[in-house]
Amino acid sequence: MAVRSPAQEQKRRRILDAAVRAFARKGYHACRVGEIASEAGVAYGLVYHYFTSKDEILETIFRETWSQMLTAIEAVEEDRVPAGEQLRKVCAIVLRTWKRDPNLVRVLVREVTRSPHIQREVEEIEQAYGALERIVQRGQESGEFRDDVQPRLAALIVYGALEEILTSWVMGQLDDTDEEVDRAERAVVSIVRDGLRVR
Amino acid sequence: MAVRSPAQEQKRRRILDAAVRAFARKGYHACRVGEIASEAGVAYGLVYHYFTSKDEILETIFRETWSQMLTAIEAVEEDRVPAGEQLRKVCAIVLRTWKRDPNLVRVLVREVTRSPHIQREVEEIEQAYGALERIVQRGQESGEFRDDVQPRLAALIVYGALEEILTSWVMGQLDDTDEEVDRAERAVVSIVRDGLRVR
Amino acid sequence: MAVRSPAQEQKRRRILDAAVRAFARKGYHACRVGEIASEAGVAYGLVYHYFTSKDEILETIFRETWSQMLTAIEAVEEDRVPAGEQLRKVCAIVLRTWKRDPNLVRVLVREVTRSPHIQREVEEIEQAYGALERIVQRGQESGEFRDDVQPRLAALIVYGALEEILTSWVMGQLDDTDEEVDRAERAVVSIVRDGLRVR
Amino acid sequence: MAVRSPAQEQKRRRILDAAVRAFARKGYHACRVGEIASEAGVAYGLVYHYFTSKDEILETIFRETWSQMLTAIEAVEEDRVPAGEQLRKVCAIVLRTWKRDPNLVRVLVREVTRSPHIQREVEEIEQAYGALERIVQRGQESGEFRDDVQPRLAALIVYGALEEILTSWVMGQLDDTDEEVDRAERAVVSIVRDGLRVR
DNA sequence: AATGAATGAGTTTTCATTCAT
DNA sequence: TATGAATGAAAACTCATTCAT
Repeated sequence: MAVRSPAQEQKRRRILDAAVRAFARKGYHACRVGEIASEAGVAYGLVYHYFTSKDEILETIFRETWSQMLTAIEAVEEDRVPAGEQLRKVCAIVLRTWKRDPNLVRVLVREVTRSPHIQREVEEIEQAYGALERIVQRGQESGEFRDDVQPRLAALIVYGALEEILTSWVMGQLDDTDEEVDRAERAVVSIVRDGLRVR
Repeated sequence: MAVRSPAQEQKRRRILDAAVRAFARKGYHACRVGEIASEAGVAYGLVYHYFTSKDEILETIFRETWSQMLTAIEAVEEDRVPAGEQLRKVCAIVLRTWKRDPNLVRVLVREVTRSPHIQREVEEIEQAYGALERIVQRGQESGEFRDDVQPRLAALIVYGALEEILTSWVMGQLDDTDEEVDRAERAVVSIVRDGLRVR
Repeated sequence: MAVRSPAQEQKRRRILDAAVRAFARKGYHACRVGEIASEAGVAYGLVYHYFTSKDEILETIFRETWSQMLTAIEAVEEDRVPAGEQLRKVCAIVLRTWKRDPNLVRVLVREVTRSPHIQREVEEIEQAYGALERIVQRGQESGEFRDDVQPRLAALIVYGALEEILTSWVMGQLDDTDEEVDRAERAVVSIVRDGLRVR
Repeated sequence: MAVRSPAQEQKRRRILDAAVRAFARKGYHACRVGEIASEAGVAYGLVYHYFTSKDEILETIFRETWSQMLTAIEAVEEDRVPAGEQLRKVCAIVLRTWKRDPNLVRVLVREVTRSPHIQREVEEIEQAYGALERIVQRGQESGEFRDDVQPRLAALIVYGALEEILTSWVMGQLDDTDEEVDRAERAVVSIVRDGLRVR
């Protein structure tokens, strides 16, 4: 399966992209395989030529997206900048993904993060937590961050905040103009970094 | 429907509680109506005597729990304590619910965001956001909180953080001993209130 | 599952009998589950209420029929008659089943050998062989039959002969009037018996 | 189709032989066209270049094998030996085929003899019956065999016996060492012959 | 109120066959 | 001749919901 002609790869992508749109529109469960096929403009059976099941499609979407995001996040760790700045960059990566491909994020947020499939993927999510955890830890070691908060909890809090904002966008409860995206990024970063309290 | 004998009410509860356990165990979609019935120790058909659909059961669980939590959160608003302290109390309410009924939280966390039903419930979730939003706003007005962050975004961030921690407990990725619950509460509150940065 | 109300049992039978007719008409593979249902005059889904799969239906037909035939054959063993006469009775039982329920035999004959399921049922076939084997063996011990032929081979030969005749009837290549059934019985018995009989 | 280069003919054979192995392994229905192709080491589509359908492959296997066996059996008729000896030779031909190509026999026994395809082939099977029938008939005419048994029934009984023994070997319920094959041949022949023979 | 058998529309998946290259 | 991607018509099975008792 590793070896695929460019034409094959292209068609596989087409199906995957169509699935993202279809899942985003109706939700994974409500979305029929036939809709993915017609959205992709291919025959019903071809979906099963490239994927073994509807489930595998969702899983693939998750895995491919996630590993992409992970690469970006782990690149931030390499940056020679203060922990606070690294933290900001991570937030930017996550929130900007929304603007780049809202459908994708919609699927990720709605279907993947809380689904039973995920039990299998936990490891991959774990890596994202790990990266942020290490950033916080280094910030603590360098004296930039207070050290009375477990890095793991800090990581959870940051990701939770980001996910909630994404969800709000997904649900249409919050504006997602460029300006608003900026504002959201600043809000998360400044709250987490500096807190709400006036100094 | 409004008039129910105590015996009826009791059986209804039994079905509802059974549903919470069953949904928690396998997820809403994977859980069959028959499993709810046998978990409750009642006949298959009886489930449909008390509820019009499987959907309605989830909705009921959601609504009843949520309104309970909402009442508790809104009570906090009445408290004549600083905004920071109100914020702490809200966190405590949410996180303590986990210890009281983990299955319930599991269902809420896992199913609510993806369910299309939820769109209808958004209003109720909205109220919870609203409460927290007002707390933040009052904190800003009283000069206790900085005012360069939109209250709505602050509310999102807090709930997101709490939800992520709950999810971690649900997924078994994070300890949930009493001590850990305390620690988590403190982490959320102190980060949100004071930020990570050393002052 | 062992406990079934008479009404249930009756409906189960109805489905089973309908399946025999439907399988006989078109063959197991070509027969659709829907045809069984409508042949039985029940809803599609009810078939699955009583049986877990189309496969299980065939298996059940096979098992139930076979155990019935087995009981009859084993009863012959109890008879205090010469081995040659016991052998005749066994042939009569097998061949008369055709007259009683041709559809049933048609299904048995056509599907049994190819079904992979049957591997599991081999045990039951084995018992039938065993009975005939013991009859031959006792015939040899009593000096009625020659003893230079393995009882197991003799049993195979008898059943093979019977099955081929049944198949011929099924395929319509051989008349199956009462008279012809008699003639076939006599042919098998006299060929096999006189061949085995010590001169 | 009649004109085929040696190279083509060879590839056709390769597919046919692969099909025999594949059908023998999993049964005709459970065997996928792709398995035949990969077993033969050719591309999927090539199977359809040489055969119009999966069905035709089975049919071809049957026809080619059968005509070979038929030729051998009909050659026996020419032999100037007693009917009893001719009968023995026919049994030997059928049973020895097993040793030569068990997979082939497995397919013939499992798929062909009882399948719906066969209706079309009945004529060819008929010829085999015919040959044995004539042998018996001549034996009766020459006074070697008793004449109170219809030759057709005798032929059915012989083939049935042989087929059952083959099936037992296929199912692994009976040893098929060379010695056992000899023994089986002798058992069939002596039971059938001595039974038929005038005393 | 309580039971669980009955219903059947809806879905995924399979796979023989075709066809463009 | 050779390849294997593309097609889409089937078919088994599921399961929420209904309903007779």
